[in-house]
Order: sequence, then C-alpha cells, then structure tokens
Amino acid sequence: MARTQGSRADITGPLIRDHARRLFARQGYAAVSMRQIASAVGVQAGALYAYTPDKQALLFDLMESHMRDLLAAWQDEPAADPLQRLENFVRFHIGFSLDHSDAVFLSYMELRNLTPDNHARIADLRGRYETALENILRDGIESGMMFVDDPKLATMALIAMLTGVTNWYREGGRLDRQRIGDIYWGLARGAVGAA
Amino acid sequence: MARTQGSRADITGPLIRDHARRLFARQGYAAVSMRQIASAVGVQAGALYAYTPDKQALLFDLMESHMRDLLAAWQDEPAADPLQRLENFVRFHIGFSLDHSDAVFLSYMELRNLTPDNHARIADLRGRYETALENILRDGIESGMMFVDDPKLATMALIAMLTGVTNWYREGGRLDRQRIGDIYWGLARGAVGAA
DNA sequence: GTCTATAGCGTGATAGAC
DNA sequence: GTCTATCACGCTATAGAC
Repeated sequence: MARTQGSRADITGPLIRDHARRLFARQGYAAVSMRQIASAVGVQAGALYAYTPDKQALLFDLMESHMRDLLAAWQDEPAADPLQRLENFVRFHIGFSLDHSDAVFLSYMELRNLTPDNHARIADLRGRYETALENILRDGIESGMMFVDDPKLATMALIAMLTGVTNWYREGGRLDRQRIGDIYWGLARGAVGAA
Repeated sequence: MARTQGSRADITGPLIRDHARRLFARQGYAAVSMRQIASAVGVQAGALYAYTPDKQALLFDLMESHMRDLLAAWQDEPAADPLQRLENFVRFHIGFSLDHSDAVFLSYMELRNLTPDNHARIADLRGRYETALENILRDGIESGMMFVDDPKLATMALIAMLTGVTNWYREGGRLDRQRIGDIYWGLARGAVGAA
C-alpha cells in the first residue's frame, strides 16, 4: 500500500499525546484549542481527528493511561516490613510524580472536565492506588510499627503531601531528588508515628 | 438621583463575585462564560461589565481578596509555645480551607490563567502565608521542640497535606471538623518530630 | 445599572481532494 | 494520513437606548 503524501502515522499519534498532555497541564483543558495542539505537533487541526474521535476522548485517554501506568509501576512487597514498604512508596510516589508531572497535574486538575462516566472510571483507578497505601498503613498499625488514628485520612494526607512536590520542584534547584526523598521520608515516617 | 430601571447595584456586585467564584472553582476559569455567570446572577451578560473591566480582572480580584482574607484571618502569637502555635495553624488552615473551599481551589488551580503581572502579585501573597508557617517551624527547631531537616520543604509539605482536606471533605461525612482537626494535628505533630 | 443588539473573532468538528 | 475549506455556533466585549 503506497504511503499518502505527508503521512507520518507512526510518530504523529505519540506527538499528539505528548503535546496535548503538556498543553492541557500548563493551560488547562478548556483553554487549549485543537488548533493549538495541531500547531505544536506540526499538522493541521483536521488531522487530529484521525487519532481521536473528539477532544474529550483525548483528555480521557491521557488520564486513563497515566493512572494505568502509575498502578503498573508501583510494585509492593506485601511480605516485607511495613516501614520499608512505606519508605518504598514515598520514594516511588515522589519519583513517579516528578517524572510525569504534567500527567499528574492533569489527572487531578481536569477531573471536572470529564463526562460523568469517564470521571467514574478515573476515580476508580485512583481509589485502587490509594488503597495500596492504605493497606501498608493498616499492616503497619497491626504490627505495632505505626500509630495512626485514621488510616483513610492518613492515606489522603500523605498522598497530598507527596504529590505537592510537583508544585514547587524545579530541575536544577537547591535539592536533588534523592535528598528530597530523604526529607519527605522523614516527614512521612514521623506522621505515622514511626520516627 | 433617581434610580434607573431594574438597578440593584447594592447586591449585584457581591452576587457576581459569589457566582463567579463558585463556577470558576467547579468548572475552571476558561470553561466558564460571562453569559453563564450573568445567568446565575440573573442579569444579562453586558451588565457584568459595569462591575469588572473584563473577565481576567474578575478572576484576579477573587484570588487577591481571598489571599488577603487568609492573611488577615491568621493571627499568630509569636510569644507562645511553638507547638501550640503549630497546632493553632493546623486547625486554622483546615477550618479556613473548608469554609472557603471554592476560593482555595481557585487560588491554586487558576494561577496559570493569570497574566504574568497578576501571577506575581498572588505568588507574593502566597509566599507571605508560607513564611508564617515556616517561622513557626524555625522557632520550634530552635527551641528543641521540633526536629525537621528542612523547614522550607516541611512548610510546603504541611500546607499541601492540610489543603488536601478540601479534595475529599464532604459536609455531613464520616468525620466532623473537630475530629478532622485532631487527626491532622496528630499527623503534623509527628511529621515535625514532636509526637 | 441594566437591557438589547451586534461586531469580530475563535471554536470543535466535518467533507472531500489528494 | 493530511490538507484546505467551511459550517454552525459560542465567545468577550462594546454601543446606545432607557
């Protein structure tokens, strides 16, 4: 089958996702036009519709694949020491959030721009991730290594604290990632009463 | 001076601000039209421009007045015990955030939709508030009551943790505000090494 | 202060050529 | 798969009547 003029299907798809993610994160879904995305990619707006049925599906795909990537990347070791598992989680969450800061930002800022059905699916994935942390806290409490009044609230509090790194982190700043992980692990360990 | 037909200047201004705040917080600044705000208030879109020069100024006014209200509401007692001051801050921040959740959400979600000049002014106000907490932590460290590696990061971490309450809190939920304050104070106290 | 009407422009999405 | 052209609509903001 002969290639049609100017076709670059193998790279255009990923480029659309990359630029859309970046633009949505920086300006907000509603503020970004399909023309703007197309311009960043280097195609005309009409060409985008060969890859996505509409703008909403593009947003949902970005958020869903991010949540699936996050869940797939987190590898718990349920048999290990709960404190060690918590330290792993803290360092993992910070590292993943900084490596995918646009997707992280998108996935908790643009929930409101999803259709109700799409919203429910993302919320479900998010809930699974929160449960992963909550289970660590419950195991830590049960084993007497952690002291937390309310594991559910502690889960939300810790995730909010850790994700907050993306709000101020700048590449090449005062602290490197290892050091940031150390500091946040110290805060988290204290918060769960295991200082 | 005779009143013109249908004029309700005394209440329209606040109503515009109230509805704009609510709509911006729920749907995002870019996704809300001036017509939508006007409709919620009960006037035609053109009438809004008697109260604001444009949409951007309306957003900025909402954010700036929120930050000023926040700074005015926080009353530190520099002479008191640093731990007591931290507890006060924790309970204050959660209470204020829940009482003004739309404004809180707006003020950290829509920074990207401000002009650079307006952005700098909001960032300055936010910085002052962060400094208020940072000073408590520094005093706590100096007095040997707190153990924190990096007061700057601990400040960002604590504020992110506390503000996160607005993400999941629902009126009439499992926990009342007092109890939520107790739990978060426990987490914060532990995080700063004062459990 | 509020209304109606509208200018001027940008939007998401589609049709049809290549 | 990409382009050009376009439809139909919504947007911010303004003008002028009352």
